[in-house]
Amino acid sequence: MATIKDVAKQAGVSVTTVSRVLNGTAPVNIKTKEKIMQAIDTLQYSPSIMAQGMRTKKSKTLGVLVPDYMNPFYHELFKYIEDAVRQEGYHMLTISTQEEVEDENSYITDLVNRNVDGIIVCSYKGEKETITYLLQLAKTMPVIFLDHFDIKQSINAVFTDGYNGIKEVTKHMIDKGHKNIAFIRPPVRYQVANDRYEGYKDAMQVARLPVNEELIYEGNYHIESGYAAAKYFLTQAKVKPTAIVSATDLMAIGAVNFIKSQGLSMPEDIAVAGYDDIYISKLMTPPITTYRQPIAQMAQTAVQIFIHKINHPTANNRQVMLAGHLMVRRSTDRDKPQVEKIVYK
Amino acid sequence: MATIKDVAKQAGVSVTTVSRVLNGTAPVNIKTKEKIMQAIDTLQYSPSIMAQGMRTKKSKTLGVLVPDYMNPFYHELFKYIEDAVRQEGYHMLTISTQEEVEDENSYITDLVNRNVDGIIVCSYKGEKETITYLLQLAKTMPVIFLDHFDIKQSINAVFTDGYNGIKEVTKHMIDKGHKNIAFIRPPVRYQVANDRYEGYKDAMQVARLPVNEELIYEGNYHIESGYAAAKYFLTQAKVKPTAIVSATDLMAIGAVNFIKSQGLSMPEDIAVAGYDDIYISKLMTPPITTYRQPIAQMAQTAVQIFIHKINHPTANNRQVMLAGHLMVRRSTDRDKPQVEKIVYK
DNA sequence: GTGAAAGCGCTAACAC
DNA sequence: GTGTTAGCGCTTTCAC
Repeated sequence: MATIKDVAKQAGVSVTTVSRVLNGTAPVNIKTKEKIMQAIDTLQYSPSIMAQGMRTKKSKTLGVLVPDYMNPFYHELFKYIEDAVRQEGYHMLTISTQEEVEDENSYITDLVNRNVDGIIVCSYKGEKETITYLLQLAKTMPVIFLDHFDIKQSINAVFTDGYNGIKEVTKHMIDKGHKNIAFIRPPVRYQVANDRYEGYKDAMQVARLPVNEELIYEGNYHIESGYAAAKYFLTQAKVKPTAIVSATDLMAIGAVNFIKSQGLSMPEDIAVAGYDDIYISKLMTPPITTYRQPIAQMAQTAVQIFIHKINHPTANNRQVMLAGHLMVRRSTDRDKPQVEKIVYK
Repeated sequence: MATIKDVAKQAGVSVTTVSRVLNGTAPVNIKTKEKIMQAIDTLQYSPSIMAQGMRTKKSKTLGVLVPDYMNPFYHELFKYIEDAVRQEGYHMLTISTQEEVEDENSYITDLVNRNVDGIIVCSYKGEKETITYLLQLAKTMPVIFLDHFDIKQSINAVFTDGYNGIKEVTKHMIDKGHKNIAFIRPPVRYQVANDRYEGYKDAMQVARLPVNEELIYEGNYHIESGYAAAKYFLTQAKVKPTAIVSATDLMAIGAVNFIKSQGLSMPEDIAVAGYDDIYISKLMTPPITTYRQPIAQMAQTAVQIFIHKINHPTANNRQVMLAGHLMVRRSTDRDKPQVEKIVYK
């Protein structure tokens, strides 16, 4: 790998001058500039991001922390964040905690040690230690949460309205005539996505339907737990639900899988709905009713906040709640098609 | 962020000594060591990966280049590579070319500029320029291809036997009595996965079945193209196929989607099979017959080669072809269940 | 067992 | 417009 020194030598100038044409930090004689460009080209020079970061404490990189590489929600996020970030001349650096509870912070530190210029945080849990650490970090660099956290301090956050989202989904079930509506909730000990649980309860209460503890199952965000939830509801619960609302699509898919394995049909025997609208949901049979998170828009908004904060470090933190959208499909509505119309390019 | 200097000052020693306990490069008095550990702890010190990389030209990082963040195949890969790499004390840094044909090399350069210690390359295309660049890079650091490339030079590569894989899938269709078997192939201009096409043709020839050009559709690896392929086969081709073999599961899923939208059933009206065994395939209705790539094993093998090459830079390059496995499911076999039994944790 | 000093590749004063 | 110099945080001779 050629260094800036090599380029300087080749072009017969000082490294400073090379740096100047590289960064446009000061005017350079057009002739010299050409010579330098020439040298850069023949040497196939490209500046070391590490050395640059070393000096400037910047790396033109946005770190993205997710809990899990296998969740489709994050793939879509990656794609859109990367797209947005690239347009701004930045790179994306992803890291997954693989849900290793013990030390979420060390992954964040890893990002920091790579001199990322900011961090987008997605989390299943939102543990106190992590939040504290991130809050401290936020004094140094932009930190944007992509989840709903009930935090007193000022933070940047982008999220959809999980409370009203699930409330709407639940209300949709109620409108369909369901009374025994089960809910697959996120882990109790994590505060993330708790608002979805609240949305479920409130929708029930508004309709004067009892919230039956037996019809609440604690999932863990994975397909398997949705499967287990449905199994529990259909084989163990004393009151059999006629509808299942899941806090996430992935768990809803697990539930759908179990229900199909029992030879039951949706929505006739039991209705199922999720939250997220990951792209698999509409490919399933039946296609799954869900509450669409506008992932592209979320990603773009988060990146905008990041960029703005980079350029205006003293800018106020922003919480942006984006509107989601109920997507009614066959899993709850027999009038919808067995195969979802998909807009193909 | 505390630096090594801060730690040294706090512990009343030189930075050299701190570095020594950090890296265990030389014996340090147990008492001094304790003081230093103490300081590291209170200052929450953690070395800058950039500065380290600067000096050592290493970063304890393995770069992974993929063409597309939305393909489930790569998510599984990410997960397993990350797992394997972490065990060795390394990090994974992913980058996606988002299929921007123009300049695949710049993404690789980006990885290099971050001082990655090696690169795992997945590609849809395998353009000549990219290969040339990577071959050159391979002189400097471990480069491992996770695709089958028909390259004369010595390279590291891990892949499944696409030729025999698709041959087996096609033969499976033939055994089921199909004669007009269509094939969704990868883009002609990309040399990657061409072996799968060869496998299809040879399987047909072995069975003395004609390879009908009209039943070959050129896909682009995306769901949409599988949908388009099926649409073409069923509405435009003069000879209607009774079976479709797809070079990838994702395209097979697109085909399944179109077929279902026509109210046709699989495998009765038409049989469909793919290649990869991404986790969605078995969740589909019907579950899709496919040829399983042992992704976890591929990831582990690639990481092993990487680590070995790091420790023995002069080690020979290795090509590892892993055995895949035909997974017969309902989309080709009416005796299989409508819902695939999935092993839940 | 420990420290001083050089230097990795780069940028940013500061001179000229 | 251009070059000299210092220094980012770290590791690594080379002394002691």
